Amino acid sequence: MTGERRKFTREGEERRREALISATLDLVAEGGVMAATVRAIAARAGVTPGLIRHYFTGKEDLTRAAYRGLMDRMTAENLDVIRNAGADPAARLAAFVAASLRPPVVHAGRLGRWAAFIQMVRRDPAIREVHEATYLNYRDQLQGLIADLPGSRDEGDLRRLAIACNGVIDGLWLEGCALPESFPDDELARIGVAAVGAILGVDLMPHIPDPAAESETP
Amino acid sequence: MTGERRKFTREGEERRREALISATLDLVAEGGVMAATVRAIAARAGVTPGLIRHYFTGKEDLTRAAYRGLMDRMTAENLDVIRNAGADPAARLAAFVAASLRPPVVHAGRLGRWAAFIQMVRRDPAIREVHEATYLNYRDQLQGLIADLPGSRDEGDLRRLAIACNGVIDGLWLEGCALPESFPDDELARIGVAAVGAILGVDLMPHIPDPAAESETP
DNA sequence: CACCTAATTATACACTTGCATAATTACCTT
DNA sequence: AAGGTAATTATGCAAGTGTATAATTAGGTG
Repeated sequence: MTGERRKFTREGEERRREALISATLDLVAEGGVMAATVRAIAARAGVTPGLIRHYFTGKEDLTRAAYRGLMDRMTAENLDVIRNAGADPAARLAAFVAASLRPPVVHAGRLGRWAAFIQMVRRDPAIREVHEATYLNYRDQLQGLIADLPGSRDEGDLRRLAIACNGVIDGLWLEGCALPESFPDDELARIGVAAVGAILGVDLMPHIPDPAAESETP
Repeated sequence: MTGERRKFTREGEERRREALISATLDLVAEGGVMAATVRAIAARAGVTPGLIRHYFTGKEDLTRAAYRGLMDRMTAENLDVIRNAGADPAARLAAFVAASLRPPVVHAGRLGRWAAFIQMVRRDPAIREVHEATYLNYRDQLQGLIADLPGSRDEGDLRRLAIACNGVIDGLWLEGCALPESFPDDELARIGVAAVGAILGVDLMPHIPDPAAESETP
């Protein structure tokens, strides 16, 4: 029973990269940066650690790629929500807000992942750029939805309103992820939609979509 | 020139504990959990690593103590803000909101520290308890200020309004810490006070305090 | 089928981490 | 001033980290 070398199959480059990235994101979500060691990542991806350095310059490179992939996926999901919403501006906005304040977006693992990456944002300029771009994109989406509402607002007001609404959403998302059992039913979404409506001077509550509609990956 | 043993003085237990805790908090704020190694902490506290295990069971114990200390300090600061505010309910609320959305509370290092500790909150039940207590205390303070406003609101509404306002504050705090240069002057506080006022149906803007008032430690 | 290339694994290394233990020495007591 | 005690330092260690490099072998090509 001496050393038996492990059998393997040659997968496509893209699949291996994605497997490694996905493993990284999962591990970070579960146990923070601490848990995402090269060995753990490789094991989760069904591979040996050496392969990481075959597809990436090093661990830092992999982490960067993972963050970029995550951000791309998130903005794509947001776009999907807007696309699948109806035509009425108020309903579209309500759907956008509600989607950000319900599972699977509200999810303890997502908060952990977000918290873990925030550290990198400060140190790594490349990451910081991705972060800012994603954040501003989200805010712009929101600002667009607000601009489509009936009534006219000047550009400066529009920006400030978008910042405020974005704040409510982010803050409530945070609280929902950190203390999930504190907000039964769909309370978080209802509070968020009501608050955004109040800030904008529009009653959005009649337009809040049914909770049991869509679902995405955690 | 052989090994010269380092000179030292015997400080009080309380001072040493505080020095170690303070060093831990600073390092976590600067470089995340990663940077807060026993050696770095000891060096920052002007001490050798072994002392950590003399005053604490281990690194985890020190980290827990640091988190508890931080949370205590934060709630104390919040209480100070309320104490130093005037008598008018609207002005008190405006002061409370504004204080949370200005330096030194809005500070990149604080976000990093918060993010670093959030991970622990999920894994360590003791830490989680402290976290929830602090969070609920903050929200209760807020709810009390809201309840003091003119007009009557039932208990359920009060709770929901406090959650929403807390969300705005948290979310804007987050954005302000992450992208400091995006909000010149006192814009963040102004947006926050306006949004909270809108949610509550009260115009708080006339009561927003002058930015150049107080200052605290980062 | 043999061969060649590159995807994959295996091994080794230098470094860091937290912790345990032993050796010192500053300061209090008498 | 002497002595004792506990606060503090010094040293060592096992485990885990990322990375470099060499050894294999899967799978396409002639």
